[in-house]
Amino acid sequence: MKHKEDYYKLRSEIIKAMSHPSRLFIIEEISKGEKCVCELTDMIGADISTISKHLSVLKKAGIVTDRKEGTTVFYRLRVECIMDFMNCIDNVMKSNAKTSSNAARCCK
Amino acid sequence: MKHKEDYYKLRSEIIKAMSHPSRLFIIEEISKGEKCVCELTDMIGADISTISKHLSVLKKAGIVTDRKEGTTVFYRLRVECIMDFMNCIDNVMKSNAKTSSNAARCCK
DNA sequence: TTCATATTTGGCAAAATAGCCAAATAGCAC
DNA sequence: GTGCTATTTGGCTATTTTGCCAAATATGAA
Repeated sequence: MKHKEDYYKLRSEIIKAMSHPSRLFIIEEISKGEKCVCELTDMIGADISTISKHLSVLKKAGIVTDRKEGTTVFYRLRVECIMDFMNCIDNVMKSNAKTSSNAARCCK
Repeated sequence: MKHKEDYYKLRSEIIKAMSHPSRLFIIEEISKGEKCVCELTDMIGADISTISKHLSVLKKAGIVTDRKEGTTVFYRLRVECIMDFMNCIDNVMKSNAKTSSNAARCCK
């Protein structure tokens, strides 16, 4: 590691921001078009403060950005490649499904 | 969410497995060619049990797979697209660097 | 100004994660 | 069998993350 330590730290912070079911849902939803906090809250069904905090995690990581219209805040993706990213994750999942041993261990 | 809940949970488990600096380092290293636990341990400089646990997290998620040769265990990537994935993360980082406000908030 | 709505922030308790040490396991040589 | 090396597992504490509630903030309408 050594000199590259910070680099891996930064990378991992961005990835960590995506590693939550609700935040993945948010990423997928806003990839289709910007959504406000209340819309996402309705869809996910958690407390609005929880959703707001998830959004701030994504924003801090640079994954989403926001836009205010009156009292409503709309969020949208900031970097497009994020969705290709998800295709790769799905490849891992498909691969896990094929390998029953991994599927059993990982996808319980 | 509702019916797709499990899907996001599975995805997030795979992504979470990658969201650690040492595990990212491991992924990058073994993408160049398989490495044994002891080699990775030397490179990272943590306890060998810590590295072993990181590897088991990656294995459980289906990101890496292993091969035993005598007492030595070699790990390698299981799905190739993982490295393209990292290019996207780097795009987010570049984007963060450009936007000073985000850079300040995210990359302290 | 007050009121109402949308969102964020602070604080807390519960749950999950990380990393170390020690002990267990596996494989090979003798 | 014993001894040696490589790796994994168990257990423990410290740290981080999560999600709720309550309070604060922001904006617009009356």
